[in-house]
Amino acid sequence: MKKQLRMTHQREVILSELGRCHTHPTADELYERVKKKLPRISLATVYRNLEILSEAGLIRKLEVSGRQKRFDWDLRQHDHIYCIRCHRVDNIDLEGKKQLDLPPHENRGYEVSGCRIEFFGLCPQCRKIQQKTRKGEKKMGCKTCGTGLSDKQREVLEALARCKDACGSKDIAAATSLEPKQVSCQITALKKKGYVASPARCKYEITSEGKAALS
Amino acid sequence: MKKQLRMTHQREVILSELGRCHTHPTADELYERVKKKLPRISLATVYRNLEILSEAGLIRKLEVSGRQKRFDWDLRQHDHIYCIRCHRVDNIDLEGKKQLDLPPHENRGYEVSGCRIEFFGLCPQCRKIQQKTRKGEKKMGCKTCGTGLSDKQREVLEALARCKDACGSKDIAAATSLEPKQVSCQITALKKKGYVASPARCKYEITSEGKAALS
DNA sequence: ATTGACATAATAATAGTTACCATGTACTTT
DNA sequence: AAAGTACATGGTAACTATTATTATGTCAAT
Ligand SMILES: [Mn+2]
Ligand SMILES: [Mn+2]
Ligand SMILES: [Zn+2]
Ligand SMILES: [Zn+2]
Repeated sequence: MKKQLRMTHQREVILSELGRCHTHPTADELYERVKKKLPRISLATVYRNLEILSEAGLIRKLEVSGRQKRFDWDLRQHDHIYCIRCHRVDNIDLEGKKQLDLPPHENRGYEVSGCRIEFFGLCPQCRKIQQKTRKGEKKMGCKTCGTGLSDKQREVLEALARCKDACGSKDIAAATSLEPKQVSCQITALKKKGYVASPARCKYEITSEGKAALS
Repeated sequence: MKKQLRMTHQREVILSELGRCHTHPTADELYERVKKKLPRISLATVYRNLEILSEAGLIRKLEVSGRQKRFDWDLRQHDHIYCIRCHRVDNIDLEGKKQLDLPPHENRGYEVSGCRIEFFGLCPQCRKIQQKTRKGEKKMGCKTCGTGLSDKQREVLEALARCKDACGSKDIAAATSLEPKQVSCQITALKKKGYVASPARCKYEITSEGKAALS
C-alpha cells in the first residue's frame, strides 16, 4: 500500500528549476520558469507536484509570513529572513545558536515536532526605496490597487485635471454629473491611491501620479 | 494630517470580544462572536477594524503558519505554539531565553526589525485523535473535501453500497451508466476521502464513513 | 446649517490554491 | 503481449480568505 512516486519529466524539470533558483520562489514564479521548458504544463501540475515533492521530503515548503507559500530546494537545516515590504526570503545560518528547546513544563501538552525561527525587516533594495518614498505605505501585490481606476474615479480625476488651482468637492460635483457626497467618496479613494493631494483643508488637486494614471 | 481613530461601538465590541477570547481567533471566528452582540455588523467591518486596531498597536496580528491570520489581545512579549493538525494557537513563554539576536555579519544587509519564534506539533486533543485514526491524514478545513460528494462520486458509491462483497471497477461500470475509466477515476477520489477501501488488489468496498456520507 | 473626515453594511472583485474529471502513461499480473 | 489498474497531467471550475468599491451614516469643526 506504499505510495509510489514516479519521477516524471514534469517533476524533473520542476526540481531542476527550483534547484537553479536561489530565491525561494512561489508556485507561480516557478511556473513561469518551468513553462519555458515545458510550454504545455499546467499551473495545477506545478502546485500539485510542489506539494507532493515537499511531502516526500525532496524539497522544503516554507510557510513564511504573507499569503503565498514558498519552496526551498536546500534541505539542510537553516532559517530564514524575509522582507516585510517585497517579501523576498533569504537564508540565514544561526550556527550554534539553535538550541531552541522548549522546556517540558512549557509545552502546554503539545507533542512538539519542531520550531521555526524567522527574522524580518527591510531587504537592502527596499531600504533604499523606503528612504526615497517617505510618503507612506504603497501596498504592493494588488493588481488594481495602485493602478486601476473605476469609472467614477476616472470622472472625478479628469475633472480635477481640468482645474487650474486646487478646488473643493463642490466645484467637482458641478463639473461632473455626480452628487457632492459621491464626489467626496471618490476623492477619499483617490487620495489613498496617491492620485489626489490636499494642499489645504478641503481643497484638492491632482498629483503627478494621478496625471500619469489618466493617460 | 494625523489619522484620527474613532472608538466606535463596533470597535469596542470587537476589542472586548477579542479580550474575552483566549484562543487567538481568526477574523471570521471573531465575527461569529461579535455578531451575537451586533447582529447587523458586516464581516468586512471586522476585517477592516482588526487591521486598523493592530496597526494602531491596540491588538497584535499573528501570522502563524497556515492560511488565516489570527489576532491576539495580549500585547506582552510572548511566543506561540500551534497545532499542525487543527491549527489552534497557544501561548508560550520562553522566559530569559529570548536573546535571539542575529549577529551583524549574518543579516544579509537587512535592517532587521524583529524575529518570530514558533513551535509546532500536535495539541493534546489532536494527539488522541491521531492515535485512533491511524489511517492517515484527514485534511481539515476544506468544505467539500471530506463531506461533499459530486454526482458521479455519489453514483459510484451507491453502487458499491449495493454490493455484498468487494467488487472490481468493471462490476461497478456495469451497475452504473459510467464507463470503466470513469469509474476508476471516481474510485480514486473516493479512496482519498476515506469512503472506499481496497481489501484486496483491485477490489473495492464501501467503508463505514462512506455509508455515513451517503445518508 | 454645511462641509468633509471618518466609519459602516452590503456586495463585488481579487489572489492564491485546490478540486474535478477526461485523458494519458507506466507498472503488474496474467 | 494484453488486460487491468495505479499514478499523473492539463484545463478549468470552484473554493477560501481577504480586500475594494460605494452608497450611506455619524460627528466634529467651521
Ligand atoms: Mn532557504
Ligand atoms: Mn498569544
Ligand atoms: Zn524588500
Ligand atoms: Zn490540534
